Amino acid sequence: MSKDTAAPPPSGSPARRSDATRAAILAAARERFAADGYDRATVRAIAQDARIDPAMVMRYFGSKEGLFAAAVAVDLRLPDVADVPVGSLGRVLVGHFLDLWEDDELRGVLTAMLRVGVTNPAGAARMQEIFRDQVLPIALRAVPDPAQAPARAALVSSQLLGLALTRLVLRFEPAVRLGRGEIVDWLAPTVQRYITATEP
Amino acid sequence: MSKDTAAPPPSGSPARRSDATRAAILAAARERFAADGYDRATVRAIAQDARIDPAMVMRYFGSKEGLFAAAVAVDLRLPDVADVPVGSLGRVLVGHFLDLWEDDELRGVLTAMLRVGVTNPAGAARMQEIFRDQVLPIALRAVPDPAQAPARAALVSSQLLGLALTRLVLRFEPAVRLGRGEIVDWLAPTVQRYITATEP
DNA sequence: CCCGTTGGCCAACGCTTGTTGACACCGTAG
DNA sequence: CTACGGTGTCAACAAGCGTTGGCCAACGGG
Repeated sequence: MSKDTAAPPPSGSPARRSDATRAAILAAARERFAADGYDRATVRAIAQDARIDPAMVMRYFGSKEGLFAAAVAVDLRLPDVADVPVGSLGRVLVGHFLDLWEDDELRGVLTAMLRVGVTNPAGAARMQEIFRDQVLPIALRAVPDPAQAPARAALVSSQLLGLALTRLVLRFEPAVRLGRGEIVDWLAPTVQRYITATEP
Repeated sequence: MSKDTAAPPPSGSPARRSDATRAAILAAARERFAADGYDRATVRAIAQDARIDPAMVMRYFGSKEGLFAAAVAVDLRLPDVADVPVGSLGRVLVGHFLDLWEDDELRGVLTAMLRVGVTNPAGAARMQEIFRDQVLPIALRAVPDPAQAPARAALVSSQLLGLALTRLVLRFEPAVRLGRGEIVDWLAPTVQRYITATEP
């Protein structure tokens, strides 16, 4: 039906009154998807959180899938590693990953993708996209042998996503307790090794 | 059919004719839960896979939640680490974890718990149980300072579950490609360090 | 042979879901 | 004042869900 979902008003268009509603729906959707996963986050509940009618969700985003796509369409803003000393890559990457989930919105997106990516094909596809388009390129610049970049990037992702999983989603208590400094101290050497070690 | 997982009839009770049906339902349930997660794995679909009526599921397991509980009630059979040389703990633990998902049934249970634990409270609770009752005790025996055992066990879990996540659930291609030997070579030093390093 | 027990099917219930189309409000332009 | 496009509500839909209770078919000990 309406294909206007993914088109943000370009510069110059007046701030429509409905932009606030759109934003409210998106915020509510991210929270619900992050808390409940795709299936249990109902359109009705999201609409209630945003204090509007469920029909508005369909008007603005076409369908529940469209809403999810819009809710997780954010740039991770991964840092450029070109000017990072090779020896500091571990600390920098782990630190940046932790920064991600200190931003309320990005943590919501990350948690939502973790929760949804695990049960919903579209969610899993979106995570593969992010891995391919945003994580792999970084590895390609940092890793000694480019042919090894995919494997090394996958290993790094497994550790970082594993931490997000145990901490944000499964809420293993000792994982939740860990402070930022401890996490960096423990994980940075691991990530560093996955990226730069000449052999396992 | 496969081995009856949950509660083998104790000595003396005759092999009932319905035990086969029970087992078929459990096997189908594990497959569906592993493939689709809790909500999308419908009782009707499971019943169809097992070639019985949905009502049978309720007769045997009381409810969908009861079915799930029965489907994931298995012992991980983690090895006793008392007689493992401290220096080999990394390789042994990673190797055993990989063994887990080479057994068809256990891989099903693991994948099901990952998929369900992420959206379903009961699933998350079950994973916390396993962590507390089966993983933590191992750490307590292997770690230098017992006070650090929970944190170290959580770190180990984050790496192992992260690998399972990227490989079995999200199916990041480079992660899927990794061979068993490569995984052990890369992950064992990480796990070893999380357990025995005196400081990060 | 009879009849209670066991294993199984069927049709239906009450409920929630995503989605839709008709209708009401509002502010501005003509 | 009227007309109208942008906002928003309401009631209803069909589909799918977990769950229930009644009925049927085979079996096996008396």
